[in-house]
Amino acid sequence: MVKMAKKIEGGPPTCHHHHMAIQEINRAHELMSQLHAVLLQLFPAQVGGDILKEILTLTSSALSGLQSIRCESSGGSDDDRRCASDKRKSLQRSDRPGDHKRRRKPETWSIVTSVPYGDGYQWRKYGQKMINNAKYPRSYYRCTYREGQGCLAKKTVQQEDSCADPPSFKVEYSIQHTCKTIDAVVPFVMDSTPTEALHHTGGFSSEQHLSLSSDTSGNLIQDESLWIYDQMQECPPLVPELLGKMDMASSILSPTGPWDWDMLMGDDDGW
DNA sequence: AGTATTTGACCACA
DNA sequence: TGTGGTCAAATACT
Repeated sequence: MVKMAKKIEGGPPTCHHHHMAIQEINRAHELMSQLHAVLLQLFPAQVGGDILKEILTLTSSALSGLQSIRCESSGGSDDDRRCASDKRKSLQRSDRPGDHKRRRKPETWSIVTSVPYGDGYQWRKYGQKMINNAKYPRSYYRCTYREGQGCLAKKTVQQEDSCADPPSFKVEYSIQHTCKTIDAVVPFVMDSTPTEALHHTGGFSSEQHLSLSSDTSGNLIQDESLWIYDQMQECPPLVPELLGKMDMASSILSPTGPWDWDMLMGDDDGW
């Protein structure tokens, strides 16, 4: 935590440092989530829950702050170059007179995560496409409340080519949510799988990964995302069908869906 | 029946 | 002309 504060206050961060800071906070968040899971198992009653909750909130907040910082560096690492390239592309495409509205590239921000689903919003998939030089297809999502609330938020999810264990996905968001469907959700991890990363992106989105999920009537089921995780252990990892499963899990986990925190956490706040 | 996903076609851009 | 993003009809799911 101290380390992360230093990273933030140390002048304009390079993309590399920026990325590293986010990763480290993610790791811290992940470990705390695991600790919370362990505590829940050992002491179903509330033990240190408030403290953990506060820590998780703080890390989420720190991530939000980091994500809101634009990468400015053109340094030497791949990440640096990628950030610089993205920015260049963004500048080239923006403010082009006569550019079709539909093609105008809005500001985007991206994360790399092993859990591309369940970021606290409800998404509807509207397309999938094979991308050049990529092993896996890119999926296109827009906010479910596009019609109802005119929310234009979008994201794309693409599994990275590397045979990581579990696989990592690049999730690129564009256009902030304007829908009013959730408040900030403090995400946490219920199982002890080591690879869930949490990224707050710009302070309005969060990754969630829960081994517990629920069916459409709100009953908790426990094996779906575990099954997904099991599938993720294999390489080559995810087929589109599996991504579909993960999308389903995302919907299930959505705060606007049947998810019932009270049921999960008990009668009191459960932390 | 209503809703979500899939997938081929279309469009804009480089 | 190739590529990436989106549309929309068909299909699957609940």
